[in-house]
Amino acid sequence: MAKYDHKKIEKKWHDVWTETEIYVANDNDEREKYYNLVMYPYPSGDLHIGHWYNFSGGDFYARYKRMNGYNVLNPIGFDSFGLPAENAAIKRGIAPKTWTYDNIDNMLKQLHRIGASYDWDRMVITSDPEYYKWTQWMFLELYKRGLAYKKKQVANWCTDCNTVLANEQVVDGKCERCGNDVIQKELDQWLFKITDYADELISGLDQVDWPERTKIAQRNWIGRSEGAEVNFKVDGSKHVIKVFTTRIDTLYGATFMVLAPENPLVEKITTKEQFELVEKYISMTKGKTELDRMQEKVKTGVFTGAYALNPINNEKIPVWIGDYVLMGYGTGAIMAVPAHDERDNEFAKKYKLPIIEVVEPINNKKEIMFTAYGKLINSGDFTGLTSEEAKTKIIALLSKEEKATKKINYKLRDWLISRQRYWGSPIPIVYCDKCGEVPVPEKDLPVVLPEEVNMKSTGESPLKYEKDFYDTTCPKCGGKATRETDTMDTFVCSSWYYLRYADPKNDREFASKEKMKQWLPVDMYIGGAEHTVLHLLYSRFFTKALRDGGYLDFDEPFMKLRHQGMILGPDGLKMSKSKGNVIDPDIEVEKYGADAIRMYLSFMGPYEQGGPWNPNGLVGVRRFLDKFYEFAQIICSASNNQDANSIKQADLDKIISKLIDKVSRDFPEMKFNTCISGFMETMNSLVALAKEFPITDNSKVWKKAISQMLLVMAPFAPFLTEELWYNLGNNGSIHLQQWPTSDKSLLIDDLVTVAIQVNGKVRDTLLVSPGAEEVDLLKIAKESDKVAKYLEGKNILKSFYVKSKILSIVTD
RNA sequence: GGGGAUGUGGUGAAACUGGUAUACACGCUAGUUUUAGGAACUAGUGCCGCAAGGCGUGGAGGUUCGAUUCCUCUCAUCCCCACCA
Repeated sequence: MAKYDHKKIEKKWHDVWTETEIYVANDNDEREKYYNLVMYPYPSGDLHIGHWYNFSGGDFYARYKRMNGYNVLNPIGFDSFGLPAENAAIKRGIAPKTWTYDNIDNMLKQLHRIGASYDWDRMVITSDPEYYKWTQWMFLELYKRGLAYKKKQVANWCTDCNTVLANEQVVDGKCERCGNDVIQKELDQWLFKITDYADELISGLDQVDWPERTKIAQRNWIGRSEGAEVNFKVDGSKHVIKVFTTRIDTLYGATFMVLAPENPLVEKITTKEQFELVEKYISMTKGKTELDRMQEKVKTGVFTGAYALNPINNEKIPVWIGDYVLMGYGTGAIMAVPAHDERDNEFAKKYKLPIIEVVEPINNKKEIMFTAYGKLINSGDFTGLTSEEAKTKIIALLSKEEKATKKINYKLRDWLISRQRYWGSPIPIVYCDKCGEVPVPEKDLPVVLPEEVNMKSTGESPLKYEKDFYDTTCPKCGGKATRETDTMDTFVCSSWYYLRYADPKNDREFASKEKMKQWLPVDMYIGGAEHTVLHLLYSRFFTKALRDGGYLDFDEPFMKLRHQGMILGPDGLKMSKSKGNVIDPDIEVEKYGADAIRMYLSFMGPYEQGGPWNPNGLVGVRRFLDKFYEFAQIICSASNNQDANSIKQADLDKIISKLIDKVSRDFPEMKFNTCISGFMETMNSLVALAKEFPITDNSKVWKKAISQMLLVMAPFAPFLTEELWYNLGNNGSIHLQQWPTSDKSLLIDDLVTVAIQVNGKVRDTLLVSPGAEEVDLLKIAKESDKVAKYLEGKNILKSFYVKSKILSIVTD
């Protein structure tokens, strides 16, 4: 009997499937569509085991849906713009394009090796001009509608890499790549107005089936808070300081104000006497690195010399500046209420500013720092009101005098998309001396990224030094003009790629409405949780913006979302080259086969949990496959001439029916691990049954049974099951078959085990028919020695019977 | 500081709406077969106890005939955000 030779089998079917393209998603198909998507990879060079985990889970699901009669779209592509390509180019002298496309070739081979069932014809590569043409089109569309704008703004700047960094690339105040200091630098930047959609980005979450923690994280990131904007007049000047507060009920306790050092009002209101001190403080805060700011928990500030008038009582209060007030949130100024805010309290104590208590706890329990809602004191006419009542009344009063308005604030900032980098999509904007900022007309797209570029690190985009690119003519007046040289953040590319899969070869639109109607929105999206507040938020913004442009007729791009867990090294730590705990999937495939890895990854634990890679666990799964293969081969080679006529046949059918039932229930919940344990249990039962119900004498029923088992194993082990499926004499690929249904009548056992409890403790178990009545059971139970000894001399007070499960007896 | 997740054997983990805790696998122990390459097979394996029995799902309470599951408090570990007014 031939042993399980994964190399031979996987090579064979890999070739067959590539040739016949069995996973093509048909645009014209009557069956219900199912759009199954995994987050496309960055072509870093090699597929690592985390990719495998992500993609195999997505692939299980696609195969399951396909077998359940859906017209499945299961595409793949590459997020191929980005900095690593540029770094490789600088380090090794390879052009970013060459490096990227070589990596894509390699990763495509690896994806085939996984046994992934993609529709390869729909591949999308974001660095292809046919793709980024439409990324640029998206930019223009947002630009037209005022959702893309340019602004001078402070950004993270790496002092070593000479480039701007996204917030997510700053780790603990340092550059994620080189580990050097990050400072704040003011630059002219392009931004997308994601804040316009802040409210809908919150409410839309109610429509989608996403992990609750992901929804919560997005809500927190958007950070909606309701409050009021209050105007404080600067004493003896025309200037007004606006502040945002959620606690207008504490207005009587505002004893000073603090402005952010960058607040433009600072230079206007600072007095002559204080000027020098203020200057000094501002230059000091500017020089601070991100790390300084994070470590420094002590609050600092200086007095501007100016005073403001509290609009509620005309009290004169001093105006300070301090860098604990952020320019980017609210109005860049606060009213400080040191009695009821910890930060203000710390500041007041340090600089000996007055502290006035204006709220006390309702239960009158004195607390050192009371920051919660309570009852007002020392608050003029409002004394005695609760915080909630006071809020409404104070706003009502001040609104009348135009001193305050209701206001909602968000933590969410507009999305900064400019990058001073080469390997990205050019921003389709031209600067003309006469006409100013001019968008490139749609007919001139794409603005092609030049290929031969000198990649030096100067702090400006290398494109600035490419004369052929940089110098151009103005599309409006035809005069001399220059191009925008910054490129777009790669997250722009990935904010709409899922739309392109519906119609990847369209050269007239980013995708036709017809095809998007056919496929979108995405029904199932699988990917890492690390994209929670980035890609997953940006994509939602794009979808809503395109919908408002009349291009889409749905509100949310991803109806169902699941995160795969993270695979750690065998030592339980995050895999990294420096720790030497990286698992190379290629080596494992060579040794154990793709099917074994797919199965092991599903067996190791709940899919959303992940965990450490355990080489022994993989061996265990491989052992199962070896045994299963040999067992199935015996069935395959049994001569096909006998017919069963035995009660044992019912046992066989029952085992298979129970498996189908289990897998069909666990699969939709992505409980892949229990599916695999189900296969193992089933095989153990089958091996035992074969001893009483010989395969050779009953080959027909055995062949039917094992074929059914293969069907439910097919999504996990596509190569092995395909091989055995044909060996059993079946026709057509197993992966295009219908998912089997279980025979419900076989799921009911003739006899069930009922546990007998006395006072909550199990004392015996009885094998009875499922129809048995409580009285009968009670009678049998009393006759059991194991039970009787606990009933001796006692009266039975009550008993409970849960059908086929438990009989609980309570005595005195 | 805020938010989230997770605690079950030596290990990864099961347990349907509260109903026999530890399925499945790894590891380990003993035995068989003298077995070349990551062995196979059989038996055993939560803890204490010779046994009967008792104790066991991070800890302490509670609800219940019955709690890994529900409630209250608490401890530990991990992740994310973080001076957000």
